[in-house]
Amino acid sequence: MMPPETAETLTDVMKSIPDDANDGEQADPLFDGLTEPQTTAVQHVDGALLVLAGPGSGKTTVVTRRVAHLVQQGIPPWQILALTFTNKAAGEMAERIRTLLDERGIGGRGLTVSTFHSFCARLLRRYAEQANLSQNYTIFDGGDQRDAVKRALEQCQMSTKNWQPASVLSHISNAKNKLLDAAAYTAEASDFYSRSIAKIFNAYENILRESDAMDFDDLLLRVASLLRHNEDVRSELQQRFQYLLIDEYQDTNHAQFIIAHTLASGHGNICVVGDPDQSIYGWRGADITNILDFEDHYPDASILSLGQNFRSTGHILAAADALIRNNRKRKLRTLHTELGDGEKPALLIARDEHHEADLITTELQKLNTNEDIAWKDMAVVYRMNALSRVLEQAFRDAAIPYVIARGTAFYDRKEIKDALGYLRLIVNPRDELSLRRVVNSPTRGIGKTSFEKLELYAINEQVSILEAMEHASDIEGLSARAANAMQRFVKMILELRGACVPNDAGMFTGNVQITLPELVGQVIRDSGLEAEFKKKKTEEDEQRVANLNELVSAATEFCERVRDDDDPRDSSADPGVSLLNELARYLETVALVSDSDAIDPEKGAVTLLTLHAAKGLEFEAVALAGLEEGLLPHMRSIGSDEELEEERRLCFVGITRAKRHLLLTRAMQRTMRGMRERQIESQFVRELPSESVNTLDLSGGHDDFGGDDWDQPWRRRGGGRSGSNSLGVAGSASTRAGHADVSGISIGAMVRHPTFGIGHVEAITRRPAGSSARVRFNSVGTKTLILEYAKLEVVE
DNA sequence: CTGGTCATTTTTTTT
DNA sequence: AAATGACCAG
Repeated sequence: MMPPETAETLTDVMKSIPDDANDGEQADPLFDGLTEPQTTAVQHVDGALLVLAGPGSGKTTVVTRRVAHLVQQGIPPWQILALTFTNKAAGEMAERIRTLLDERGIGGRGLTVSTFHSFCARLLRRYAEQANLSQNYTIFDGGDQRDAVKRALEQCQMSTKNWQPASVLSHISNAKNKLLDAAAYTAEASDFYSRSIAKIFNAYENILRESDAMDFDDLLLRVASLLRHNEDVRSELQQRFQYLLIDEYQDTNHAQFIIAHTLASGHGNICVVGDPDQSIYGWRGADITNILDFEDHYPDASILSLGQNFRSTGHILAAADALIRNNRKRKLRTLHTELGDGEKPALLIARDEHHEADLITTELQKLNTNEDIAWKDMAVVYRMNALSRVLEQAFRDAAIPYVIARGTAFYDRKEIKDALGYLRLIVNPRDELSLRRVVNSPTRGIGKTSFEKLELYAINEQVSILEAMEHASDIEGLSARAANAMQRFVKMILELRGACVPNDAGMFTGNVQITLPELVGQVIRDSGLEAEFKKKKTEEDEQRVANLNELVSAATEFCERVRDDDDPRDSSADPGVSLLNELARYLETVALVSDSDAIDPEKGAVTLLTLHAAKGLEFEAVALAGLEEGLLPHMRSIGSDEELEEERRLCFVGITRAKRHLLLTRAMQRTMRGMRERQIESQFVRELPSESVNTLDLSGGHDDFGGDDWDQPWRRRGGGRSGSNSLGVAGSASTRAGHADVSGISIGAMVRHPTFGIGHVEAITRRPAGSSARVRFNSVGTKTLILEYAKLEVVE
């Protein structure tokens, strides 16, 4: 990497501001109302820049103005690449930059603002040949990945009992994020556990290759390796993207790090923005050292810290600050606000989750009536989606408008998945997962046994399953009925594909080139999906038909949007190829939608969302529900300091979403997956400064477990202290029966954990509130586990 | 082959 | 509570 000509250290920048500042620029509204470090960031043009942007520090303003400034300086927009993590963030950033440029009468055409994943997906289509890929590959979403792992396990003759798909998948994902492919992982695998994972990994990769499919991680991995191995592509992209901007840099993983730094390696013009205190994606491979070590990667980098918070009032910020100070692995930093003390956050203690939801709706109702705060300026945040159900009910009962941020919800519906399955199969006839999904849905007489015969034939004859279906009448032992159904099925798929791609004579099915929404409509009709749901008259089925129609509308919308902001560089000449391309691109955007994409500030409704989805957003009033041990921090993180600190950051993110009103809630007991459990106050609550939080115990002081006395001799009855740390602390759900098996675990014992596998017990701490054990696992190292939660099995 | 019932299992966050 | 999987009668 070449040090930029105008190398600036932090002190140089600081010194240079007064006299170096261009007078004309200072007059530009682009610099209006900015603090000194903000101005410096906006002015920065060449070289590396790290912006440490605390919550509410005006990060988006700085970033968008900086890009506008670059263009104003005469840098062609198409040389600028801005990468974000969600479509929502990308869309917002693009929109705000466009507005700034429009105001100045500058064109912004060709500017790339995209998520990492969709940027990579596009590159892989454009450079499919160089990447040794087909152009019409399928992107496997989370569900597809799970199915693929299950099939891989089947092929390896391993049981999903001992090898949980989710756990296997996270190992594979972690490997890919470190740029290890199946071969590299296998080479590194030495112990039994990782060798087993390697075996599944290889089978999984085979399935993906045969299906012409890629998972989310592949998108990054393949681009990283394309950049590494193909010099032409690398230099072409380095040439094109002269200025890089990466948002939420604390959440980048190693693959993303490599992609960004390869692109920047020629010119070194890389600006990264982030906040280590808001790093909440460690579990999916985000590497916080990327941001912490940025100075090491770019010794000449300028570093700016945006510490002033323009969002929250004093007590809210004080609570957030006090909380995050408990993280030990952290650069000390102080947050300050000039918005005054404001209102103190309130902590309400509820009896159970229903009571908690009622308290929240009541409080929000008050804010709406008394303070005139609009519904859309309020949010309820929580650790797990499972908590949204009860809240939703309470909002319905209270007649308060609400929206749940679940961008994927629509595409998770059965009928939509089916319709998309057909579409995927049209684009990519090798997509076996989709084929399996739709081949008998709606039912057309191709059941399990017939399909197995078909598969066998396909393997023996070395043809794809779809090809085998064409020859169904040749398959021995297949009923004529099934063979017939198969041939009809394959004919339908080929005809639909023929509507997208001209045949040898240059003709389309039906002789006319149709549009994407027309194709979607045809799929819904030809597949029999529509008829399937139209014949029954239940409300549910009517809804399904409506959803299918909605899918046609979504396709229409997609086409309109693409036409608007299409980069002329990407357009393909052949109109026949382009419907297929368009479909492929549509399926790509569908695969990459995220929950936060669904957040629509225009809707006059309270937003319900997870803490993860809340990052980057702000609301006048925020309720943070479920401040209980096991929930926040989540059960699975207790026992690992690193994960516990990430949970604390998550709580920090939640608190700092609030501008003026913050409501914290917890319940004394909560029903989860059908079991009522007594809940303990979150340790994070104790870390909040009492002078900044008003605690109010509304649980009624009693702690009854449904009138049932149980056998809890330690429990004090009646007259419990109000406020925090009351009865709940002693009354953990721990010593209940059912966890009795703990006795067999002793130091030195060999145990099996559902996720971590086999390990040896190194130490045991026995406590009435819950005993814990330190276990050294063969695969993942040492973990401290709470015995009552960890389903440890003694292995003889 | 289909469509029902019954039993078992599940414990997070997401591109 | 809900979702998956196994099993069985038509």
